[in-house]
Amino acid sequence: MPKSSNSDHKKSRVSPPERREELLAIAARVFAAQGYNATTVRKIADAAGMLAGSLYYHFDSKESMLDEILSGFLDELWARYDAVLGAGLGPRETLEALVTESFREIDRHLDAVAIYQKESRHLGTQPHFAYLVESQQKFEKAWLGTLERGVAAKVFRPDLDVRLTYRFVRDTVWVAASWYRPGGRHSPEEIARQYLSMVLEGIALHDT
Amino acid sequence: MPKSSNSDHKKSRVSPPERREELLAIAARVFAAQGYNATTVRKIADAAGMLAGSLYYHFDSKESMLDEILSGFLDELWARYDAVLGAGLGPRETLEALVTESFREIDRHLDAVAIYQKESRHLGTQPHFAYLVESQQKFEKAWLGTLERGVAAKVFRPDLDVRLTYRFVRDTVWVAASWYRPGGRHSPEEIARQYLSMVLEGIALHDT
DNA sequence: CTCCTTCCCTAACAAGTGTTTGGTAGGTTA
DNA sequence: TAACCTACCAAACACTTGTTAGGGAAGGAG
Repeated sequence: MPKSSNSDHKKSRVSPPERREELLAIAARVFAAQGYNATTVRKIADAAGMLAGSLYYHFDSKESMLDEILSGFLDELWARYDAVLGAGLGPRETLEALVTESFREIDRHLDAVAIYQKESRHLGTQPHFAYLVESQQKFEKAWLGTLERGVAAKVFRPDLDVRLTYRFVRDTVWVAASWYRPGGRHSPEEIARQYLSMVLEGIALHDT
Repeated sequence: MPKSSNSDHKKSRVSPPERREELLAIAARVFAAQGYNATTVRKIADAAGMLAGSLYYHFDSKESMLDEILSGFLDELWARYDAVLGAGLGPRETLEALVTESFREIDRHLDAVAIYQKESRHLGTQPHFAYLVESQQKFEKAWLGTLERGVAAKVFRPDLDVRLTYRFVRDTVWVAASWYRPGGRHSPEEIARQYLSMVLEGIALHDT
């Protein structure tokens, strides 16, 4: 029997999924805390209670760990985004749903989001991480489309630069990963509500 | 005459200021593009058209370059912030002025801001960069104070978590450094105007 | 001309990097 | 018991890292 007939095209699964996930979570925590480049495989191994070389029983390389963390995060994110985008909601409801899903994703995959935030820009130049750029373009398309639909439907202000608004909304959501801590005072849904209230209604007090 | 009587407590100025600034700007560009840890001194030297060792005629270490870039940026930022905070403006005008000054600072010190954004968190743990943490605390105090003043004066909404609002406003401003390019379509002041409009009035269309 | 300073180069250093190779304790299967 | 597989260790590998020491070309000062 030649090799394994596992046709998985990117991951050479060499150990049971449970242990992999465990080690990936540990690696993600260290990557997020120290930055990818500043993280040595020995630090990851320390955090996992083993020696550096032993990691290579489970993974091909340090980069493949990062790859698996990021692509796993993006896969799950897009599954939820696609569900929202395909639900036939109005522009405002779409925006609200996207923001809420984003905060939920931050809650679930905090480390991965933090890593994505810090490293995606200069990783995108590397050909192996081209999917980061693709994802970002798809991202922009989804948000920009929603905003433009909203302007056309007269639910969003027409006097704002749409591209600027897109970056504004996108950033306000995702930078939350830099300070958000799961299990804190606010649930992801509560934070999403307040963020949406600020973004949609503004923080100024109006006499209405 | 013993050494130079220059009582500068942190920088051992060993070369004329002009050349230093030039090299620091180059280093900042590379740091911002690739990340501090991923940037080798040889890459900086390449960009400057010299060899790695030659950098050490001008600077004590790679870390001292980063230090000089960040502290120079923060010094200038706080000079302008302090001017705004001491001007006796109302809360809304203070917020507008702070945001505008922030975008101007992004325009002038783009690379330094980008580096600060990416590295300040895990640099803050290092004792040598304790001033980053101090600055961030001073930062929070200034913004939180302004927001609370505004709520008390009934110019900002009272139903929002102030700390959440602070992070919201802070982040929306500074992450702009990740996409802003000087000399583009929008001036810093124009971007500040639109950001303030979004933050204060919201992006939803109201029938007023 | 000589002396000295400025600014860079050449060449190397030790420490740390990701990764590989071979081994091995312990459990499962036959 | 014997063969085998899993998950790790021990030790080294080639390479890159930040940094240093000594030298030398260019140019101004005396």
